[in-house]
Amino acid sequence: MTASRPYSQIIERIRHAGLRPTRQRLALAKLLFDNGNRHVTAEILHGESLNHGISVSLATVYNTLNQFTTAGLLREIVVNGDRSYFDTNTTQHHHFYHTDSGHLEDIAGDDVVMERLPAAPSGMEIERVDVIVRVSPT
Amino acid sequence: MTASRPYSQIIERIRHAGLRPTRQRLALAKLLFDNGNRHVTAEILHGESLNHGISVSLATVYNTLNQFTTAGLLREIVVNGDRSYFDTNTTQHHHFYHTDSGHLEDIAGDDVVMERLPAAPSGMEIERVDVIVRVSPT
DNA sequence: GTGATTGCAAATCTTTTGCACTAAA
DNA sequence: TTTAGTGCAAAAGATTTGCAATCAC
Repeated sequence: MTASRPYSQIIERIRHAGLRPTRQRLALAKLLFDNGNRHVTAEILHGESLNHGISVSLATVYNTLNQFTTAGLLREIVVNGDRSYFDTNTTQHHHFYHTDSGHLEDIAGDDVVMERLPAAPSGMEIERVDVIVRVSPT
Repeated sequence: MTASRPYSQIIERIRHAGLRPTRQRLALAKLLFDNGNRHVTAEILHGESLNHGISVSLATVYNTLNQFTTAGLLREIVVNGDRSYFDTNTTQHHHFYHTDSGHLEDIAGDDVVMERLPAAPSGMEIERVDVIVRVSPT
């Protein structure tokens, strides 16, 4: 169990990202950031919201996830064309992807070490490196 | 310029994958495998087919790409939720992804070396490791 | 009040599917 | 022939968008 964060802190966080702390952004942020590191899809988050009695449309969930991602509060992860995952852990780290269940699992940042990385093509700079380890049941 | 492969070789390749060498599969295979390593989307391949006077429906292009992928002739790469890329290079290697243009570029297999890789979660085995280096203009 | 945000439904886009037709073996 | 493969249009999903209503400031 993660201790519940005071609302003021979440409000501050949203405001700091340049967004108005509206009722739904607050509620979604609370679900996202008050429960440790999470990997959610829009659909999952929408379902949770409804379960918590928070009335919010799926479109708003999508918009909010995108805004949070642009603001650097979330990180988008694409492992299969079907749907996008949003990761509340924005620090440098990688993932296991369970191909059977679609489940995503963090790999601690220093459990993957690159011995060599190629230079970016000329005129380009490296934005980020994603490592996805696809695993399936033995 | 890659030398054009004789048809017989392509036919054999398709047959070996357990698929009938139909007119459209042959034509698509020729476009795919006769031009070096390629990263194509269904849309791109469909467009090329039409340009070459090969009448084939987009649905068939999708079906064929999936069949080739299942048969191990292609490898699917997902870098962004918008569309899937299919890579004619099925050997172990990684990619640069140009986030501005959507362009994919191979990184030679041994230009990325993993110093450490975590063990797969228990009961799981590693299927494949994908490294995507996202780059953007400086 | 005023402009940002939301909700909803409709629109979009990619990919898959059902089924009658065609072609490979 | 017999069975797999194709084309088309329709279906299915995920995500985005337009616009009137609502809310934060």
